[in-house]
Amino acid sequence: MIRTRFAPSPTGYLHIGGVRTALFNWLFARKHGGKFLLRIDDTDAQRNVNEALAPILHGFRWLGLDWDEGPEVGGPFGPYYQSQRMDVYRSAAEKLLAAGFAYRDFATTEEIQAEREAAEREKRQFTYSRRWMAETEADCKRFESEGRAAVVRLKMPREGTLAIDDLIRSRVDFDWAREQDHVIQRADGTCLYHLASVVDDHDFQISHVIRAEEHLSNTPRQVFIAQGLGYPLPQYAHLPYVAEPGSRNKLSKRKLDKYLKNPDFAKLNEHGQKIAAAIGLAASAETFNPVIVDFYEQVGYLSDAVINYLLLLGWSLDDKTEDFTREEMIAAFSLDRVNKAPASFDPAKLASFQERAMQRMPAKQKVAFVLPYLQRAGIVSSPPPCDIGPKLLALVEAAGDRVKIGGDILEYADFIAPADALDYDDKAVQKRIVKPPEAVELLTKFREHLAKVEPFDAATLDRALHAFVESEGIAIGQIVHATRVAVTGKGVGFGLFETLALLGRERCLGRIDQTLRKVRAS
RNA sequence: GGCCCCGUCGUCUAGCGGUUAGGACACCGGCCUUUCACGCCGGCAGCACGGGUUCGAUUCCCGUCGGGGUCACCA
Repeated sequence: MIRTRFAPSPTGYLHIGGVRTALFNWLFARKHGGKFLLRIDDTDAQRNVNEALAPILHGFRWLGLDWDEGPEVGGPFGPYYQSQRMDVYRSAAEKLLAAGFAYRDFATTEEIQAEREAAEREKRQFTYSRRWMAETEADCKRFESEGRAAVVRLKMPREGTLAIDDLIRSRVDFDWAREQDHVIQRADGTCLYHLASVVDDHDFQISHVIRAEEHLSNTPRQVFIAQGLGYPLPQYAHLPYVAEPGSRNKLSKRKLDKYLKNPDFAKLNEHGQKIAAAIGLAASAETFNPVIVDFYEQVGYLSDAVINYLLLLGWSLDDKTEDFTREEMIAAFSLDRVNKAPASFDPAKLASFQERAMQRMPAKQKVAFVLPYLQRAGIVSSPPPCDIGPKLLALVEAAGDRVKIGGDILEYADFIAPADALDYDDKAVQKRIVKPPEAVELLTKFREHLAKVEPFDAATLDRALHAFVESEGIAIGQIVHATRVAVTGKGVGFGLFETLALLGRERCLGRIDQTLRKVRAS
């Protein structure tokens, strides 16, 4: 039975790199009919775990990465919170102690630090002297009488090598002598990550530990723990990490300022911030930025696009396939096609997956997708008025591919809740109405035609305008642009006939009049 | 700095001894068109370097260089 896990620590947000790791775990489990579980690494948690975990679980649900065991869903090996398994780790530490694979250490932090600094000064590798190691009851008594408290350290081998068979990197060798006697249990009795992780992976029967490369150098000590405890080793697969846009550094939330200097990243962020502001989202950079998955959900990315993009960050099927449904990616996924080199996160490529995903979405579905943005921006009431359906459908159809992410609909809110005063693009007004000598006259004439067009729909308007062009003996461009600017204030937008129909006769006439007055006055 | 990992267009990648080094995103042209967007066509652009091995190296080996990860009583 294949069993994989993703082990987030409750930090309050879901990191994009973490999702990629989780995705590969999920895919591997699904592909082999195994189980994917979520384990909460909260050994160090000072905060409210549930509160910090909620956004993470929410992110998983949004992405469609369902877990078979873990928080909220439970499972046969629960609880899946490390903070609730401290006694298990403690007895593992006892076992290690009894077997001589660990020892109680009474050194103070300062003493260890002094040894470390001495080694550094002498330019040699730091290896703990084990001077305060207590292996007998008498030793313990003696140290305790000095007022010292003990932590538990691993008694690492000081010679020999360890070969790790990694599913992605194949064989990796380590010298035991380079390893430190890591602390696995604090003086207060709480246990640390490495011990907890190994014990959990064993107890939860994890068959494949698929995690980011930064854990590769932790693996020897984990192997040591596992072997000391008599556990069979899981298969390891160390994934390349997700790198910063345009660089090879590991993507990190803390370096946001730096990423913002990348034009594509900055553009994505700015776009998102604008939408967030419009829908009244309290968006501090801490909780809302393109490194955090929630950002994409909030601004209207499709989870399929995000997943598809992430899939290809470090994995590929062949030389051409890029679009995968969930079923296809599950069927196609394999660890041996995972790349070794880090892959940098490219917002522009993500955007192209998003565009394609939006293009595949039927208009009716798009209406439902886009509606909440209008509601949150206060443009459409909740519950929505009953005639909103057809109106929105017409808008979505007219907008076509211009709505690339959900929040983009707000750009066109004017068609749903028209503003009283037009926001004019003065350059467009100059170019299309003021400058062409005949524009005002033509616009005035065409306005009278518009007043009579019946019905006021796109097809009829199309015919009416062409008839007008013919009777006036003008080029179509002479009236189309002027009209668009007159009714929208802008030089660019939807097809003219859709625009007119969307606005309705009264509004079109009113706006043309308004524009004409403005132009004549100046 | 020690240890470990990695190195094909700007970016994501295909390639597993013989290819005009392929695709995608981005970018640049053009077409379509009432603008924008879409779409279509075309273009630019890469094997880090040096030694081997071999009839032949992007591909295998070694070295150099470069990039990165990691060195906690964090996870």
